[in-house]
Amino acid sequence: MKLTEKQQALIERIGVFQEKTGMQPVAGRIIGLLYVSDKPELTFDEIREVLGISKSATSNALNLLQHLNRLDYITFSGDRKRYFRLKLDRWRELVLQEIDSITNFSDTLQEVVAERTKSTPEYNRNILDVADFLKYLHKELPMLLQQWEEQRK
Amino acid sequence: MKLTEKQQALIERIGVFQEKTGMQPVAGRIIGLLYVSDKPELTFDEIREVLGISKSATSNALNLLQHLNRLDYITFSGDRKRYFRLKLDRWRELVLQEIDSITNFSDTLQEVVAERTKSTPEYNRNILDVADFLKYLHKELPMLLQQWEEQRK
DNA sequence: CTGTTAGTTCCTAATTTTGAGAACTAAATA
DNA sequence: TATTTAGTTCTCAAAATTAGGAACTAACAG
Repeated sequence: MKLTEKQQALIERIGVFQEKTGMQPVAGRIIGLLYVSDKPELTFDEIREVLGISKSATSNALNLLQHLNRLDYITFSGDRKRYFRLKLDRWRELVLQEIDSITNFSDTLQEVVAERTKSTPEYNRNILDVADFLKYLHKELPMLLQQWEEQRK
Repeated sequence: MKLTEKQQALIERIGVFQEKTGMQPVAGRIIGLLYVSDKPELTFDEIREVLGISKSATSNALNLLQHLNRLDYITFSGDRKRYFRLKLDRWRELVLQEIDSITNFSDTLQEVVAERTKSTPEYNRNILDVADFLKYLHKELPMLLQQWEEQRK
């Protein structure tokens, strides 16, 4: 499999974006590759070769991405290879999952305020506002998703 | 300034959370400290001492946080010290800023689809859906903030 | 039962990140 | 002018992350 300059550049950009959100470099590039590649399902060796990385790096990154719910693979009988693909059809779940983890922070903030001196009411109010908005976001996001589904038509 | 066990634990939790979003460890702990500390404004040396970190680490982290729009300082005439504080009253801007950067990814995804083969329409549709939802989120978030302001009362 | 293939694991080296310490600067004070 | 203070910058070492290579495993193929 060969990639155009443009495709390689896009993979790099996606990779760097993913890195900034805390993803390991190789894992970020694998995500980029699967976005860009004409075949949306690639084998272990195709990924390894086209990105020029070792088997261990490939194996570790693929397993990480599966744990993070970003990847999947399909198989075909009579073919021992796994065909890895992004779980793109399930991106809605991923969005909700992402908000969940942000919302956990909200609980910590409430604990913080419970622990804080009462002599800084304005400051405490600001913290509670952040916490409350995160909870609101968490509650409203599914509805926003629904609204989006409708206006999309 | 002395911290209780509970306060220290909260600082650590906030620090770790921040680290997971890509923040440097010391910077994450400074954020934690400023959330938890009874005094919401702390001097360079108070921060350095209570976290047990070096001047260079303190200086670098404080500057980083200011660039990221998370921190601020106030001064008092006749006192050369800076009093650092979280820009908590401006958290709304930070939320919008955060979404901006996610939305940039949306543009990349549209470029990806422009570059992709037309022979995988379902896959391409999924990518465009993600891109479009990110744009929708970007557009709707200010309104969501407004709605939250109202129902908060 | 031997060989091959697909992928994993272990060990290690290279790279990157992080933060300490000391030297430094600029402003205020004595 | 000399000194102190508040914070910065530079250099370097420790620690963590990342990824390569080789040995390994499990499943199937001949």
